[in-house]
Amino acid sequence: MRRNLSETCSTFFSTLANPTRLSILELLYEGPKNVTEIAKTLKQEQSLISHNLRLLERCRFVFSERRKKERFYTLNKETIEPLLKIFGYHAKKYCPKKGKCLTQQGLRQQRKRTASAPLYLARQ
Amino acid sequence: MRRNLSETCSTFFSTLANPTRLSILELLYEGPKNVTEIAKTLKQEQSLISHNLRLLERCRFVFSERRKKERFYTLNKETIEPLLKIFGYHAKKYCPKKGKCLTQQGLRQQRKRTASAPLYLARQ
DNA sequence: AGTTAATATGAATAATATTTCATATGAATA
DNA sequence: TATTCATATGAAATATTATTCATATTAACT
Repeated sequence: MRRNLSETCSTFFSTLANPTRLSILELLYEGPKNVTEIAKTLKQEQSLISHNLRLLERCRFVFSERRKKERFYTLNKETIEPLLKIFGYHAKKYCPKKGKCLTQQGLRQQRKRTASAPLYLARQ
Repeated sequence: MRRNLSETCSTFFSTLANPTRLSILELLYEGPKNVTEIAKTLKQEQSLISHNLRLLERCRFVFSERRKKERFYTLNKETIEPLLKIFGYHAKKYCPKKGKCLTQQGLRQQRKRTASAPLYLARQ
């Protein structure tokens, strides 16, 4: 299979494809936090947060540094901000129902409606 | 857990987090294609391609329409192009080794090197 | 050195996602 | 309407990922 969009790209998106990690990113918008604080705020186990922070850091969605006993994690806003902006724009346009994506049935129905509509082909 | 970045966001990124689907998106850059052609080009089973196209279409990363017996799929460039641009920028900056992400050991070593470097904290 | 607080790690389990295979459905046309 | 080609679907089998739990490591301080 052609795979020019290499494994890296799929790792990049996989790392964002998890509610726990998205919550962490969201929380870090407020500013740098240590592991314990993140765990408390999100009401999750410390080890769960640590495991997930490691994945986020590997992809450089967050940076970290130790200060005494603690380790502080900081959001990589340069990357995360524009990504979420695109998501927001897309969701607003295409996932109108309370942030829910299209269901299988919704998709089928729309296909019927647009059966004789102008070609998407023509748009390109 | 706080989850303002709702399920939708995690679905959005999950759908991109798969090599088969990324290959499909990459191929559709060239222009609209039908299922059989995608399957042949990627040397994968037709049903695998169909299953994955469905996920892509649910998230509106592609659009589709039937023309006679065939169904043509078209890339949603408006969303996919800027997403991949951000990925490219990020990967170039942070994943220098042939597109590979940092390993666990690489991460540990870098932590040591930057132990006394200026605070990430200071950057915000 | 011993103790405590903060974080990290590994291995087992649980939860999800992907792929395959067999078959169904849809559309065109003889 | 029978046949053929194109696509879709469902269920089972695989593979991958997330979470939990127990414990290790690290750093500071007594």
